[in-house]
Amino acid sequence: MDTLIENQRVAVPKKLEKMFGHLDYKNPPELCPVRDVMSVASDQWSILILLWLGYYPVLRFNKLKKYVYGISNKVLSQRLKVLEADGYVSRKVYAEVPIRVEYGLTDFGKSYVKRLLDLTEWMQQNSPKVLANREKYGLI
Amino acid sequence: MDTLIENQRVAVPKKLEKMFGHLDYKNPPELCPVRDVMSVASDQWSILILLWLGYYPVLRFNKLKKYVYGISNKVLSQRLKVLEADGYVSRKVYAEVPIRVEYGLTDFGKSYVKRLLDLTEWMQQNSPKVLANREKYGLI
DNA sequence: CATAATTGGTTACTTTTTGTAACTTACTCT
DNA sequence: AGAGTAAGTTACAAAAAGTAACCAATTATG
Repeated sequence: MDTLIENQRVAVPKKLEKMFGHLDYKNPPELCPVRDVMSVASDQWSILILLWLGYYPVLRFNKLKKYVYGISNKVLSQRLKVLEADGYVSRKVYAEVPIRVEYGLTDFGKSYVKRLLDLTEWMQQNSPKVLANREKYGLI
Repeated sequence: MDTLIENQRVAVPKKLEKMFGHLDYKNPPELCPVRDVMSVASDQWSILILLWLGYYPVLRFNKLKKYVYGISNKVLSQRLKVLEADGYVSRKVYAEVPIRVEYGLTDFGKSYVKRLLDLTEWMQQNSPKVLANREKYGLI
């Protein structure tokens, strides 16, 4: 695939081809499904929610809120809806009193969380380097 | 490690132990370096910038802006500064006229981009499922 | 018996972050 | 002379996120 950039034809790598197929600047970014999916799946709060649901089979709203330290009701509620709509998270309501709502991962969600754990493992190992870099940079 | 949640001791998995060591709600989230690192490294625009720099050895500001479709000068500039401070990106200025500034990945940045490519590969393969889920959800 | 607490959120309002578009400086090309 | 280029910056508008109060129903506490 070639893409028109600044009136020059530029080769796009196979791996990125589908990912950034909208590269031609006549196409709007909405045409790139990966960016669309990514905007939900690699959101800061979404990642934390998914990781915790990956460890505990089910979690209720208020418990999840305590694990995902610092999240507000509003954002937690909103992210859970979107994660459910995208197929990562399941939501079960029990008609008890007071009401009980259990959140968990779907199989699809579990397969994604595997990848997330790889990523966070890297971050865990490398965060000292980043913090050291940041400090060095600040001194210059 | 145990962590105090709702006055109950809850076991925290080894893998998440360091990652969410601030879980005790008396500690502020700033004490978790992984969340700190993640807030830069898994930011939407940062990911796109890093992926493109992963493919092209060097890119200049305006070219990068065309690849990272939809990004504004302001955000591109800001993200590049942060990515540089955290050690992912190198910035070289050539005192030509007009000025030339080349951005590239550091070795550290390259090691991270490998992980990012795994993640985006998953998204590339699974985005149809997500979009299908989303549509189904909308109909219910 | 009244008050407080619990559940899973929602709502109105404020603050922070983004997006938009114009502008900069110093030179080159037409 | 006027437009174009480079790599950004800046002021202002729009969108997203944080804050805190509130909901209804019921149970536990004093």
